[in-house]
Amino acid sequence: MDEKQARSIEELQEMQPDEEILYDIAELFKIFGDSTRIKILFALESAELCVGDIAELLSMTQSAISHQLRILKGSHLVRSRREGKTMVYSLADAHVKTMLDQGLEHIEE
Amino acid sequence: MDEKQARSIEELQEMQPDEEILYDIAELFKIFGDSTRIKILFALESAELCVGDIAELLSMTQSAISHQLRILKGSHLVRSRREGKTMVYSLADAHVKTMLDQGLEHIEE
DNA sequence: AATACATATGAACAATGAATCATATGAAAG
DNA sequence: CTTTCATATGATTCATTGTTCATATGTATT
Repeated sequence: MDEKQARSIEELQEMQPDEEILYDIAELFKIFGDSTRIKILFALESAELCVGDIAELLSMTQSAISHQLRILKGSHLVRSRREGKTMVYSLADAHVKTMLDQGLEHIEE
Repeated sequence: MDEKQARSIEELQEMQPDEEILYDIAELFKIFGDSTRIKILFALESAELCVGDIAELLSMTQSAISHQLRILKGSHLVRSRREGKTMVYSLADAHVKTMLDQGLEHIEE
């Protein structure tokens, strides 16, 4: 059932998710589509970290990391909380981990 | 178990997947990170399609679609076979569908 | 072989986006 | 309140990339 069969263009058009949804999905994947952000996310899968530690871990500047964290936070992939002078970042939810693992799985075949 | 705990930078470095793996994961997500490609992949989830039909379905030029199909094929996300004058494209494997659905699921919350 | 149809490809252009640099904001300690 | 430490931000630069246009390749039909 739900076998791929011959269908008209019109039928297909109606089956597709809304333009806006498709756009949002692409936007989501775009966030994951940068190695710096991927590294940050995988790091946060191991531990909560502050900006400076992530920068040291990835051997990158604090500024570069901060810029990327801003993007990740804007996309609700990470959370942050203040702890004294430092900001502690962590993955926003389990879904992010699922996405990362899915990507890893696909690569490792 | 596997609780997030305080860890040294050195420990964290050892826990991370290889640089190359992380890069490849980012590259994979990057492919999904374009709305044209997402639309193509979702279309192919419904049916096998030739280039012209995809172009018509998405109201885009044949050339633009062909360029994107080339990228998708290079990343092994779609397959193609010749059928007379037309080339029929389809999703490469079930994993691609899983990724798409994962993205859709994350968006629809 | 010549034509028509379907797809692929290369060059060019425009837009996007990541890193850098300089600087601003914010919190805590003296 | 001034200094220091941690982070954020704005502007700039440079590279990447998606689309377009023109054209090439490939297949079938007559």
